[in-house]
Amino acid sequence: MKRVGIKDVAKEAGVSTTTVSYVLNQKASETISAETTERVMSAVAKLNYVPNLNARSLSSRKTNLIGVVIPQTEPGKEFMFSNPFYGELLSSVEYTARKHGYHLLLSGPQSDQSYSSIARNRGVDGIIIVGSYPTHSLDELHQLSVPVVLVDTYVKDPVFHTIGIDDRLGGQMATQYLIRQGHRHIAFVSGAVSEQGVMQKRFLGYMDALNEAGLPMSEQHLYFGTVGFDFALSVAGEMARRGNGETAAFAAADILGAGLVKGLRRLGKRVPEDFSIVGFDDLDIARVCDPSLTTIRQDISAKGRHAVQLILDALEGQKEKQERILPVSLVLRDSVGPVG
Amino acid sequence: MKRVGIKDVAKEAGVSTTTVSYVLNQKASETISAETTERVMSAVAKLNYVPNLNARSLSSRKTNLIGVVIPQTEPGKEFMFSNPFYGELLSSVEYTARKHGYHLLLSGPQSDQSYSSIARNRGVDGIIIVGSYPTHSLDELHQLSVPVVLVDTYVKDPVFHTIGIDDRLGGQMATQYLIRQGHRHIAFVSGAVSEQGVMQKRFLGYMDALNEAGLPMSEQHLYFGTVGFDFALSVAGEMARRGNGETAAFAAADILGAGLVKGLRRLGKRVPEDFSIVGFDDLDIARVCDPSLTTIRQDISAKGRHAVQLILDALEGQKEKQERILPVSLVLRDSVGPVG
DNA sequence: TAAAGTCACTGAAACGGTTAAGTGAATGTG
DNA sequence: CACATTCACTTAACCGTTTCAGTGACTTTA
Repeated sequence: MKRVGIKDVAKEAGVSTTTVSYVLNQKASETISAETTERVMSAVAKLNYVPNLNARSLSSRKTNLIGVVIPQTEPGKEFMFSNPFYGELLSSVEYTARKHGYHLLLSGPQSDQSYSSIARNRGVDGIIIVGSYPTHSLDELHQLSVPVVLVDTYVKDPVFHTIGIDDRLGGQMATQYLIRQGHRHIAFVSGAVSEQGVMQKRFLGYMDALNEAGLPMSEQHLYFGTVGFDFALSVAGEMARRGNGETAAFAAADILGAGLVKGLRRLGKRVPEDFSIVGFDDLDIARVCDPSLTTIRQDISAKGRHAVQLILDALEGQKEKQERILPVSLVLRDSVGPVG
Repeated sequence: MKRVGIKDVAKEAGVSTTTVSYVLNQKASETISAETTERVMSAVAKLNYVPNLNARSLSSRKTNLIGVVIPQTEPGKEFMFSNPFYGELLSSVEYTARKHGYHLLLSGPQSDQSYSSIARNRGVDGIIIVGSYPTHSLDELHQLSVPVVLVDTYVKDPVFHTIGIDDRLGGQMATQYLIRQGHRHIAFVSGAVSEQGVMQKRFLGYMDALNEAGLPMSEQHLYFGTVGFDFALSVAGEMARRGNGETAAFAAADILGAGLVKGLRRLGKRVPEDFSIVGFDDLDIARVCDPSLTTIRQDISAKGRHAVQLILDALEGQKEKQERILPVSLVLRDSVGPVG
């Protein structure tokens, strides 16, 4: 029951391991005769040989592995992604990678606070980092000789490939739409706004819309917390407490919008008659929500596809850093109405 | 800018690579002097050495990799898990694995219809298979010498470790509760019911409850489709069309319950006044739903933890196959009322 | 017909580690 | 003092591939 290796195949076929290797790597057509190729292939089939990718990587210094780093979304929580967004993204990344012969090495936050350790010790061919993660520095990634793609992360220098959406425009569109419906006091509800994160851009978009309409921005309208249902639920109460007379909110994530709807309803407010809400992402949750959430749609699986494609391009020699921004669109549903 | 290897460290510290290897693998305390250990460690630090896990695996035949196979949930769809359930599970698996020094090799459905290829060619130390996947045969996994854990998959022979929940009891509890509220015509809504899957067990639980209450089971009350919001939406219409007078439904997944609520509301029915619904899973979506979904709760992250633990136990010599069943509980919310 | 090419392979050195089996010096034993 | 141990390392084989640099047998070429 010993593992069958290339040597066994070679012996079976009566050739050298080199020949077997050539046949297996399609270099055969150039240099190996059809007859020998045939003989090797049947030996492979007979012995049910499967190459050891580990050994292959060692000698060819190519692992066909893409590291995917998904940082914790909620600090303090041990789990990284309860948000369905990640499942969908990962799903698309996995599918695209597999189609191109790559496997995924999934990793959460490294305990050594380092993005690059997986790359260095597993020798992945490329790294996809989803979302920024303030406690980890991106600097060390520069020295790495593997391509790095940052998803949903804003960095100043174009030292990495990046793929994201137009978060700022999305924020602006959401807010503009509320303004067009006559709302003047619009809350902004989001998770933590960090330097490199998407929330900040959405926030900037919110401000853009306010400014362009000549509306004042008040800190009183800002609700920052965590991207979760419970936080949003509590925001409803907080709004009542503050009493700033908001008639609408832009929730920078659908789950927040959904929580807000629920929280407001508990307080006896009707959506959209008494209060309007626009979400962000267009997850299933937006349609489950009642009333369904008007939201900014993004194409999550396209994001995943592009992330992988950027790695592949880089691996094929594409040198200059790419920065791709996918479009967003406003999806009209039932959570927004004209100001009462 | 050459990669620094164990040889470089050895040279720097003035010892053999064996010594370095011993120091790095904690075998040091036994046989290597404190002074040498110290010297090696500082060489490691100075050169910023990181071991190549790939090479390590090759010679030690231990990869510290756990393969996670997440089959497509919806055949025909290219993506494997839009369902938030998977994200949460994966999250927990990743966290637990990482805590024990393992990385995750994530894989969707293999094109060669084989579960074992990742194991064979990447040499993973263990495999976690989530959900059954009818087109793939489990048989080949027997021959594999690595531990296999089946999550949410029912197999007759105890040839693999399994971890799941009491799906049948869950289905029964959900249905019993509806019966206690006076419902007599209860629909069953689910995805495809396959031999090894969880849906079949939930269905059996539904029947158990019906039988024990002396209620007849009618095929007319059964709605099978895909586990998705849109299918559930359509079920509402189908119910009206069939006109079998159901006053309640057990939806074998929260997303189905949520879709049903939405679909019924569109048809002008009120939940729970006109129609009661019980879901399954207790995802966020159950709380987003309005009215919030009464549902059967399962502990998804516990499932993930156990899956990894079973692999680790097996790796430590635990021979006999384990079968763990986690408990479920009924969570009362607002989608069920007494029959009108 | 001798030199120069092809053709169809093969030998052996990597790749970066682990580990079984030494080895020489210092210490312990009778 | 001769011998057996222990201590602290080292030598070298090996893990399963890839790949560079041959190699011998046939063809061309001039």
